[in-house]
Amino acid sequence: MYEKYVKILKDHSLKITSPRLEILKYLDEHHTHPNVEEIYSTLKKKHPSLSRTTVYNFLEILKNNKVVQSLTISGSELRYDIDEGLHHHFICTHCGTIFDIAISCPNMDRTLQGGHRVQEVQGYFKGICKKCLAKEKGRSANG
Amino acid sequence: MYEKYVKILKDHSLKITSPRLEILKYLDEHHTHPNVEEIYSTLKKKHPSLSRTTVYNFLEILKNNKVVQSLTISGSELRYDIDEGLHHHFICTHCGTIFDIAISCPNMDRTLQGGHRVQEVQGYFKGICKKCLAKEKGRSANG
DNA sequence: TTGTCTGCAAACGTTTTGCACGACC
DNA sequence: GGTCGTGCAAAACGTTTGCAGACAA
Repeated sequence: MYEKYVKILKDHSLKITSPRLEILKYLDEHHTHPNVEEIYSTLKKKHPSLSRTTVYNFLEILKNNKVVQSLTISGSELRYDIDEGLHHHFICTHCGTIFDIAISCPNMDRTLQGGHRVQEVQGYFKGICKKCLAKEKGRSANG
Repeated sequence: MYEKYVKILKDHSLKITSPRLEILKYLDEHHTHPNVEEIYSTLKKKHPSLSRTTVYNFLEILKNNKVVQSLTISGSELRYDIDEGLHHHFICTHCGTIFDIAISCPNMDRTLQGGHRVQEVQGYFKGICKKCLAKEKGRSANG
């Protein structure tokens, strides 16, 4: 059941501990760009000894190992995402959901921009998502 | 001297007060993506009665009126920028400077992405800036 | 056994809130 | 006189730090 996560840890020469396996499992099963609080409070129910510090520490380690990316798209807190290569993010200002956006933009992929060496690219889109658009339409048609 | 800033306030039906004029002047004269603390501590010297709350409040108002944009590119705090249309941002991970990046990306300008209605786009680039690259080259050549 | 991970509590930096005072229409 | 802006202090929020004990290798 946890072999997959054990493998990720081994592949990066990281120690195998139970909180780490749980956090990896959570990230793997919830591609919803969770923040620390969401991960912590969900796992805390099953594993009452878990601490926020551990979540923070381990996410930082995962980031350094390019297993996850971090996002600052919504408000003040960091959100995390299993790293699946270059993609951008859309946040709905109505419902708060964050969607992945797969677009290629030749100008954005360049490793030089204005003479600066680019190592990381993030595109953030904000607006109203498909679902909320549909709901809005429904409301204005009915009322 | 302040006519320009009086005009901005009038154009948006905002009350004209001295802290507001000072904050607008600061933003106009410092296109360095300042955070609240930078604006506050600089203006505080000349206007000791100024409070952080006023800076926060007024920046929020300016944001709602599309006079400034906010950025979350560097660390935890918000940075502000006179709104000059669509452009992206590059932050140097060495020296922390934030540069404007003017690129056009046809795929990013679309107002629909995956069925979602896009109202705002921000591109964040991270890496090493021109200046730091030059310094690095200098060091490795000399040492 | 050694070094690292964990978990708690306290500290930290940024932002928000509650409230009283004052300026302006 | 009522509305709105200001400024102070306190609170809230997300995150980081210091440390003692527990655990993986």
